Amino acid sequence: MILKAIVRDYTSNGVPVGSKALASQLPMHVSSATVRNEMAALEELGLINKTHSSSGRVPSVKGYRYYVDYLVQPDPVKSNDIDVIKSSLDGQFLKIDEIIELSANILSNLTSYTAFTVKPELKESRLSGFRLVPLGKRQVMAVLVTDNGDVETQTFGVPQGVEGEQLEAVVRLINDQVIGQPLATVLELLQTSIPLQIAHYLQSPDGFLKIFGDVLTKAAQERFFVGGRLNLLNYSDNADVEELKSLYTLLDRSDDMADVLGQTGDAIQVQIGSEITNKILRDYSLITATYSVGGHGKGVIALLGPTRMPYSRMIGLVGAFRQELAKRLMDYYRNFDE
Amino acid sequence: MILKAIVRDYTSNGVPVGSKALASQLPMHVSSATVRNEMAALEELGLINKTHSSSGRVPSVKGYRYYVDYLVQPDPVKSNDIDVIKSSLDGQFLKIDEIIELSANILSNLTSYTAFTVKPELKESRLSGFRLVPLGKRQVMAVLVTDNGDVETQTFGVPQGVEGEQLEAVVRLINDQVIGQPLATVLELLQTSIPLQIAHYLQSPDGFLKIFGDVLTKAAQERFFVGGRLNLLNYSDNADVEELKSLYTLLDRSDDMADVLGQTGDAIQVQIGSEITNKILRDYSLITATYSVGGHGKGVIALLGPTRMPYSRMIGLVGAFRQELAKRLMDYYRNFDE
DNA sequence: TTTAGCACTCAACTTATCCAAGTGCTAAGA
DNA sequence: TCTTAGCACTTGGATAAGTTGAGTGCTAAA
Repeated sequence: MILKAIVRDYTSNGVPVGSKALASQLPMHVSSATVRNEMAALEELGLINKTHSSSGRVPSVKGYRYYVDYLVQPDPVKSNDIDVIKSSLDGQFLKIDEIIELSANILSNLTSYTAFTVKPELKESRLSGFRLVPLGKRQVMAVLVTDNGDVETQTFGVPQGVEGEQLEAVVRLINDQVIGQPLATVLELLQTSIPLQIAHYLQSPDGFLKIFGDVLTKAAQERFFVGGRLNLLNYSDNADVEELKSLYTLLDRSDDMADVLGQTGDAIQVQIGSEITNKILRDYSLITATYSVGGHGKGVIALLGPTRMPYSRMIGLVGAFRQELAKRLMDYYRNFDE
Repeated sequence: MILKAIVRDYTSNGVPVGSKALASQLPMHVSSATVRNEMAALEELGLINKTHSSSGRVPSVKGYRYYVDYLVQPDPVKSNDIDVIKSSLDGQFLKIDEIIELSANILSNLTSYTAFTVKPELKESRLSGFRLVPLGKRQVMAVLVTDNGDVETQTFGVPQGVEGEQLEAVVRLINDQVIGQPLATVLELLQTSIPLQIAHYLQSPDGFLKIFGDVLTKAAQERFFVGGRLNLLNYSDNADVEELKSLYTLLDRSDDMADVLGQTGDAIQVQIGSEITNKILRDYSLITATYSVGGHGKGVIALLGPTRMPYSRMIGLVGAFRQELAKRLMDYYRNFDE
């Protein structure tokens, strides 16, 4: 298929591909004139474009789309790459956040693009403990633990006039009421019943509620990691400074990125150029995939690169990576549950 | 003085300055020919350069040096800027790390350059508490508190066969031995006497020592913050991608940056272009200053920008900022000590 | 010591020219 | 009907040549 050859050539060379060069690359023997005719047809269909009236052809978004949907087959991952993944991921005994952060880095190194990893959904995880640890004179640390081992802390000063016993009582109350509940539920309760009950023990419960709410929100937040930010400088060749800035700003806004990465089904999904809803990314492509960790929810891994990325290799890599990551995390949790 | 006028003109316009334009700007009435003669003299001294044989003049590093050392006087800070500083810095009750991080951001916003803040030296702070907080089945959080209110935590899994009482005993031991000692001393003890003593209580003390060491190191580490990373893209006009990458990499390597920022005396110090020891920064200028927080040590603030930055304004700003920051932190600690 | 005048230099911009790669189209061949 | 050789045409990009303007150094007069 001609389109396939065009995409492959263009993604690997980055130069508009002409009929003559293409003819020599095709498996069967055809003349450049034949290729030209075919190309004219593909252009008619809107699958390829010319950059100017006498230039070679470049795949359009629609062309990439067709290629990705019907033509591409994932490259088998090079055994070398597999080694890199495996060896980077084991070694020291890592905590879950570290595994996930590390994953973003490995994936970005392997691809020279920018990689994202999102931790398995935490909204579904349950509160398994909340306590206050006195640190000094009037300083206290709030510690929240979830049932999949996440720990969130925050220190704060205790205002004059609040006694240790009062706080103790409140913590006991909280634990009695909400241990074992999903974080989302607890967040709701925090708006409704909890304040009333606390009012029995504390004169001004606002401060305490804020702390508890803060820690809870932090724990419930989807945490996502970015690897290979700097690679952006390589593959966004002709972006001006302002564009780059808004791109980088976007990468740091976790809620916006959640939107971008959120619409992911179970299969590996490829969004190309203008297909991406976020305008800032309209010149790039995004490969997203979920990985599921048994009963512990699903996370997302994603890869951002230029529209002219070698899709076959990238899709292969993302596929292999999500498997490996899922496996590691399953192991991790198995270990932890036991 | 002509040099002063040249520097001022060049830093504000970025274009080599010619004799005619300069003559019209000077306070006294002189002809361009006179200015040309003066310029030739300055060039003889190596204070200014031509970019090509018939271009206007540009200050050399030596020229900037002279300007900064003898000619510049700090601009009084615009009342507007002062407002920005003050209003950004108060508001919510912030923790010390947040104040310092925020400072880097404010300073970078104000200047459109890249700002650094280093927390007052922690090596001198003392250990005021270490404890282990059980979180779940076999998960424990190590908490370390210093006498100026810093808290450092780390969670870890307890291996099978180690009992709670044993750990309790060890923690009690640690607290008896090292509470009140400077962190640096504790780090030394960790190499010498502590392991022997712990051996009484734990069969394999290595794991525990590692945890304690980790937390301790984290707490003793100079923490520094960077604000306005992205501004780098604006003012490093003609740097290629590779240079930018190594710059950004440098910004994230806290030990390298410690070197760069470390050699700072009490006065506001300006390092220009090739004067900076780190090669990567040879096309930039760095303004550094310490701020001292009474008995709580000294921190550093710094500003990285192009060699052709408007030094008078920047020096003024850094000066004002360090005062304000010192004041805030004094307040903070006063509050905390009480 | 300052300044007017003048010849000279050079980067940056504009035009002109050429070239290679590529296209569309036509007409002949399988 | 599909393929292909041939050919005129288009176009971006690279190179060369001309133009301009800001700026310089130097000389000689005030």
